[in-house]
Amino acid sequence: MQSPTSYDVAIHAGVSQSVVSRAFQADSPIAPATRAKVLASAKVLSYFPNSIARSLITKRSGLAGLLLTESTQRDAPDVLFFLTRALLRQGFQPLLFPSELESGGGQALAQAMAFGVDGVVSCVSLSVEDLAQAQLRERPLVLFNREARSPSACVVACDHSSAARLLASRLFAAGHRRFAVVRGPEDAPVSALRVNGFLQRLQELGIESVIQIEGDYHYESGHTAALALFAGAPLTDPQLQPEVVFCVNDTMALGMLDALRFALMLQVPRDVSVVGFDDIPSGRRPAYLLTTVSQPFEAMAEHAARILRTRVDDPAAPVQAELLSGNLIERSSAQLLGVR
Amino acid sequence: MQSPTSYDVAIHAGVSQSVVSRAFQADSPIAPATRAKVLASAKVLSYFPNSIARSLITKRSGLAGLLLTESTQRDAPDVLFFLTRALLRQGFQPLLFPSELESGGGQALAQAMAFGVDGVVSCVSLSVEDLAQAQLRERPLVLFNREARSPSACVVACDHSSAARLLASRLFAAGHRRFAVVRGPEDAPVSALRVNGFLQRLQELGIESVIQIEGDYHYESGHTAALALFAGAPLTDPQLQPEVVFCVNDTMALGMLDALRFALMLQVPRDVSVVGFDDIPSGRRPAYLLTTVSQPFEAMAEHAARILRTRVDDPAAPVQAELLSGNLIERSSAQLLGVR
DNA sequence: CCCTACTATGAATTCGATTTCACGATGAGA
DNA sequence: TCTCATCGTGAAATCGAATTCATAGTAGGG
Repeated sequence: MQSPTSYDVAIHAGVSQSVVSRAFQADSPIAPATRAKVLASAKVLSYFPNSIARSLITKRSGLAGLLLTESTQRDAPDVLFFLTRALLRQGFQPLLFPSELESGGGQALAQAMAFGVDGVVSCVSLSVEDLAQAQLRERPLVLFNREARSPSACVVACDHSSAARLLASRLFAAGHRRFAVVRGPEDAPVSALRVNGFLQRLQELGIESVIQIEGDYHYESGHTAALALFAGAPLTDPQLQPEVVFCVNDTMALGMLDALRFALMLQVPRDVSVVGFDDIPSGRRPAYLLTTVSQPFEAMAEHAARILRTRVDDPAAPVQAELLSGNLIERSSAQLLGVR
Repeated sequence: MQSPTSYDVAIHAGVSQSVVSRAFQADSPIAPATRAKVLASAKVLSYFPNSIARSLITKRSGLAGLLLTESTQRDAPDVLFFLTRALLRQGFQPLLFPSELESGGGQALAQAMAFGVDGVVSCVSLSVEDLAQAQLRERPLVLFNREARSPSACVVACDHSSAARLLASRLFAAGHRRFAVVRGPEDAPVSALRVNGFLQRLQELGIESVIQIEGDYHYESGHTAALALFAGAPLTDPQLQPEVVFCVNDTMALGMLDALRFALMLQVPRDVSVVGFDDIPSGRRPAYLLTTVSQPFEAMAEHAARILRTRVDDPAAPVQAELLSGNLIERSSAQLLGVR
């Protein structure tokens, strides 16, 4: 049996198809009694307005495209959770467009457009041309934790750079002088922001040379970075060892911690301090107690969804960019001098 | 500027609108030269067929509804990751319907239908009436790790019960005799399966009395369960203490481990063994090394998506149910006698 | 009591593609 | 050379609901 149409309901209720349509919309000229009659018939036939047909004429699908990378999904599942919830609250049904690579955003965006989404939230970097495409289609787009390469793009992001600067300041104030940094992959969109903020602040404080190791955001690369930094060195010259290691994400920081404790038999933070960035759940547990920076994902998601709703309802609304600050979380893997 | 339509392209290319439509479909009667001409015009105008209009007439949206609970999203993000990937591979764009409660599935399902999804994968329990709704609409549905309350429903699930039985067997064989179980919430769909399988097997082995504590799946409740089981008791009568604790999910097992080690100062597994279920990433790390059962989510997701595709293409295809077995993972929080 | 104003309803059009059907052009076979 | 089949194309119907516009019916005001 096929789904019933508004026409079927009209016949059942003894009215015209137009009336059925009106019965399902608030603020439409229809007698309350008629509406009740229609809704009763609809219930009997278990009719529900076909949103595809509706979208065709209203040019509103109620869909929001959500562009994601594999790493967003796997390393920060909270982002997806909060974003879907926020979009839902704003009346959007989230349609997922995961791309394997960070670079696949353009195609995903085109697909989203083809599906008739009302707007897009992108956790994937997009080129200027991609952004132009969306604008051409008059589909609002909000970038989430990604760089706005065009002045007409809305952005909601964590202020990675400032948070990293603050982290540097506090660690310096806590007396640390020998720093090491475990970076993310070369093309990782936020790694550079965090590293540069951190190094820049250290430079301002008079610290010029900082050991840098390139990682790949994964647990293992934190582990190997630890070995690279400390293996053998304790025996030679302790003065060459860093006192603090800043891993640009928590996952690597955990790998670092485990390597320091279980492979190198060092005490944290007595022998060396470790700080991360992201505040992933495992870092909070007694086994790690990682000092880190938390990104306000929930608030960011709410902002992103709200901006999208605003611009979908009024395409002429001004472009908005919001930079939310991260929160330093002091636990026991490094001291930040009483910062909460 | 609005998106161009097939009619615009037709004018630009000097053909009829029908031809434009045909140019975008394989296996349609159109001269290669004409198709090329049309596609060229389409490129110039940056035209892309409107999938809403297409869906209206073809009655295929290319969308798959994905019903989720908050707990699926937060506690097992891998499920969402693998499911979206698998659906995508089968040519479905995943449309998310998160419901706050496990009971909100019916409404989510109705919404999904209204959005014109071609099929549904549900990680939420559904009542018989809900399932009937979907069947009435001729929309295939696959339940993921949830009980099929109707014989006409397709299911893909982990065989929780058998895995738990096996776990019980191995722990018994390893010499354990005093067991405790930390259950999930009363209405949790899989908790009962795991607990019952475990207890049933123990009973078969002659173990009648097992301490049971109700938890809520969260880390904290594992922690409090540990205190309830062990606080004070060591001083009174060690013989009354369990030798092994089976937590029905890993998150609680981690809470249990941390409480045992850091609050109760017990050695694991010397003083007590702990096993979990799920194989979450943090349990793999040196700080925990949790012995547990892993669910084959990736394979389950692939199966679910494949079944959905099959039934969307051929609604008359036979109902399928797949029960995949979980894998025992022996780490150091409990000995399973050399099981790998 | 009549005319006006407003309300509720139905007929018809619309959205943008797919698809059926009819037709003109072309090529092959007799 | 004529006929018939084939192929490509265009006109028109279709999907299911929203919306415009005209109209029948009702109520209120003079």
